[in-house]
Amino acid sequence: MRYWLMKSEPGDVSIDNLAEMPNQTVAWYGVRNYQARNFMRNQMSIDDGVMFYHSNCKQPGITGIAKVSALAYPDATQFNPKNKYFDPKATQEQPRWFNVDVQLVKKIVLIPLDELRKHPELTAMRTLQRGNRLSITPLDPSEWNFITKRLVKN
DNA sequence: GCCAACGTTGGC
DNA sequence: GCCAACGTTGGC
Repeated sequence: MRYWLMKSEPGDVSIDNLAEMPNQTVAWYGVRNYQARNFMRNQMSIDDGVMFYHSNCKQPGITGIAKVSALAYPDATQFNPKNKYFDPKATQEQPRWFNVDVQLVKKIVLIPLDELRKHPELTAMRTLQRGNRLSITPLDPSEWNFITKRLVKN
């Protein structure tokens, strides 16, 4: 069992969008970074814990708890020429990009980025490091526990 | 909308 | 396989 922080732009898929999806589940499509892809493809398991993070928006921060509900499978958007995530180098036989499914566990009161930065327990968090741009990063169990026990207020 | 940081591309 | 140019990310 592992823990992850996964960023989404609310203008793309917000926590409220997720809550309205069938089964409150979304395919984590559009990841076009090999490191992030590898996390999904090689390391994620069913029921891994996910912090749903809003990025590139007015109030960046953790906005929900979710979980991995399907193992990685080829990202459908790579095959669709009309999709902005289309990848001409990907084929059905040799897909390049994969995604897991993520299911909402619960929405929470937003934990803002600057709040996360205040806690010494979280200073090692990958997302908080200068220059980090990875949209999917592992969370240490101690970080997960600190956030869920100390910072989450339903 | 700016821009620093980082990843990818492609010519050589 | 180097590296300059370019594109993207994401906080501010």
